[in-house]
Amino acid sequence: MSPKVVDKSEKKNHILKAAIRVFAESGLANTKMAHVAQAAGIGKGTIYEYFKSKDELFWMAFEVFVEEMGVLIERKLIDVEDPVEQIRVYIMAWSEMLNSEFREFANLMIEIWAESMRKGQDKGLAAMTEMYYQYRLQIKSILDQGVLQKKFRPMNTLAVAAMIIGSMDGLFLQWLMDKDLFPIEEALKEFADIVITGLSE
Amino acid sequence: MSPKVVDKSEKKNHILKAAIRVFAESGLANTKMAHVAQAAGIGKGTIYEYFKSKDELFWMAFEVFVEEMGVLIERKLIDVEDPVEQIRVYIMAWSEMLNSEFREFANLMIEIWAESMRKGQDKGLAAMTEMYYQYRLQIKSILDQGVLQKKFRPMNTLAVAAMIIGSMDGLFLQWLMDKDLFPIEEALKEFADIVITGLSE
Amino acid sequence: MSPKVVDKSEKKNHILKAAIRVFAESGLANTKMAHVAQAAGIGKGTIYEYFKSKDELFWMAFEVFVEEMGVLIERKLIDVEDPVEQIRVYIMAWSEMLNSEFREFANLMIEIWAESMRKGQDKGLAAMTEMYYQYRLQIKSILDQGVLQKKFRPMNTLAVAAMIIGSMDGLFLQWLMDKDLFPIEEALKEFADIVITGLSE
Amino acid sequence: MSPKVVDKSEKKNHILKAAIRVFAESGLANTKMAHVAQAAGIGKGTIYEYFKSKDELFWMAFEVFVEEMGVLIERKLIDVEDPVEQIRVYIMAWSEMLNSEFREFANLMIEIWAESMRKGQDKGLAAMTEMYYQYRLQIKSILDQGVLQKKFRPMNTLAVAAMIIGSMDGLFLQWLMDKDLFPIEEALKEFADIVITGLSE
DNA sequence: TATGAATGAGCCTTCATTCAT
DNA sequence: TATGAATGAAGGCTCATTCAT
Repeated sequence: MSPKVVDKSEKKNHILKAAIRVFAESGLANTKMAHVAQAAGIGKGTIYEYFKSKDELFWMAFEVFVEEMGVLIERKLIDVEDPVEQIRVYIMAWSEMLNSEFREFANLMIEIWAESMRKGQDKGLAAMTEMYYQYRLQIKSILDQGVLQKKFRPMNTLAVAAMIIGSMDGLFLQWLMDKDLFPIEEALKEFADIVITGLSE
Repeated sequence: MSPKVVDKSEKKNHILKAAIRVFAESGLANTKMAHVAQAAGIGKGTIYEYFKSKDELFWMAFEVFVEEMGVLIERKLIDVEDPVEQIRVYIMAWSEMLNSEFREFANLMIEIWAESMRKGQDKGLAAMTEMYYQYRLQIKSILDQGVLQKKFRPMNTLAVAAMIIGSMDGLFLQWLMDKDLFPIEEALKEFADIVITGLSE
Repeated sequence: MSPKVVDKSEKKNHILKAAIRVFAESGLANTKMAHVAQAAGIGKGTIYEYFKSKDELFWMAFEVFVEEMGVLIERKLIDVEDPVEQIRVYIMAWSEMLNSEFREFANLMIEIWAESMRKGQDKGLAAMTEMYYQYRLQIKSILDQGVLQKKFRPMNTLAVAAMIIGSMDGLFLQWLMDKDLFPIEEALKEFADIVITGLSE
Repeated sequence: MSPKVVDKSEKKNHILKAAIRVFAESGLANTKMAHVAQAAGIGKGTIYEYFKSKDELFWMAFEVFVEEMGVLIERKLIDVEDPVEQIRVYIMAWSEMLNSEFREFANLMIEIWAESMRKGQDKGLAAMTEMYYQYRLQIKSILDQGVLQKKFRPMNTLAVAAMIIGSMDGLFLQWLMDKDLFPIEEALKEFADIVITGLSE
């Protein structure tokens, strides 16, 4: 009776999921739209019904990625009160990521980094900055709380927040390069210890 | 009778320097050989007199980059004895890089990361792993010394070394994204303090 | 819902026809894909929807050429019984070719010869040898019949078959070089007479 | 005392000899000037001291080839009086070629054929026509003599001459394609028999 | 004269995007 | 709405030719 009803939003999401997988595997420049279409089980042209261009697809994939990461981390923090413990939980949330479906997103993240750094890629840089900005704010607010409670020594909390974020990323990448070198979970635990010790009053 | 004489090694190096600049700016896939040629002030075809392909050029550029970084760091470490101080010097050497001609290499490094992570890119991954392997060993040996001298607490020195390297990279990238957010030198100093405090007996 | 429907086989054939024309005119190395595309009235990229490479296009064009030649000759032989007459018909079938749409194939044949002879061009050589092998067998079987019926003298029928094929080709090429020198049909008639007289008991 | 004296003509010939070898092996379009230079044991640029272009080199190589073939055939004919026997000798001279240093020229001949046929290649066509014109005239004059002496039946001697030339070429090519198929010398003998029988009064 | 380093026009091929169905 | 056939701009690479030495 009614015409075929397709949940546009759902389908869009379906394509994005496929795109994330393919972008993660091949990078932006090396990913072919045909490959994304195949991965999504649809025709090439259909992608363009939902996304204006390859570029838009890429950055929307990125947004989905960031969002899902955010949700995962938020869930972890909800039940924790102590700032010191929150820092530890925050750091350990990354460990969770590595043992989940997020693992495949890792390469996407690197790709996004690379893409973001390119001169003239304001869109990418903005998206990237936006993502880290949020993460940084989260951590900064934890640190501020800790300093207030005299659990952490006074510091440039924004810079330290950036440092923590960056360090986790970098550590993660080290592990990605050679997974047998060290166990990532333990390394993150160690990292958390060092940071907490190093920041404590 | 005698043909035009050219210092092939010198010219090769000249092209590599230009290539590094261009690759850093545009990435591997987005860099055009014509652009590299223009940056080097030579003709397109000339590049192929010195390099078999765009790919070879890219990875040779990487090698030059690693080598020059290594030399710079080595120089810094020569006069320092104390392991604790060596760690600090090592970390600060990165700061030096950022205020030198190496600054332009930063994006190249990200690009190489992205390229290295791609599945099936064994060559890239190998080169990348090799680079970090060396850096890691340097730091590990410093840490081992420090543990031996009871200046650092016992730890998985290899994992911590990887962590330090990764953290520096990550911190650096945070700064690259938004240079106004915090002063990188101070952040590195702070990072060195945290690490040293966190690792101390 | 349903995509544009195209008879892929038909279009492939259309491209092949154009390719034969262009290859015949310019040879393999001198033919530009853009020119083939233009001759077929399509875009450059479209050729690659149907053929993997210029090379594949060339050899498939060859196959079409051989096939069409074979059909034409077969038709001529069907109604003839006498081996002597069959030889004459076979030879004259070439004459037919020259006054038909096949005329344009002539240069393609030369091109294929040249391409086939190249060292290391096994594919070409194989295709070429295969083509002549079939023609040779046809003629050999006619000659064998004739010898059996005591209409031809005993001989190495395979060698003579090769000779007849080769001679026709060669005569044809002589004519191609300078069409005003002699009428090809009469020359072929004369050739047929000489061969038949020369082979008769 | 005197400056280095180089026999320009000699060196030119040296380059031509090398060029013939390389062209024969790879064809015109696939032959690289660098390869010719290497085969001649000289530098790339030096070729241009003696030849204006690749094209000129190719056609001059062709001329040398024709010339040497002519000399070889002339030598054979000198001592023969009978036209019938001259035809046989002429045909058998080809056999000689196949067992001499000329063997490598065979592919060059095919290449020249292909090149000559191309539309708009007037230079090539002219050179080719010129070559065959001479051969044809030689044979025609033998045939005319034979007809005059009532040893051959009346015929269009020019057309038959072209036919003989073409047939030998074609037969030769058949053999080149598959040397094990039949012995070329015997096939040429057989061909001579057929022709002589077919042409006889 | 001899050389080969340098060059850039030219071409095959890829692939994001369009659009007829 | 969904499709994939068609397209042509773009880019890596080759190689005949030039020219400084």
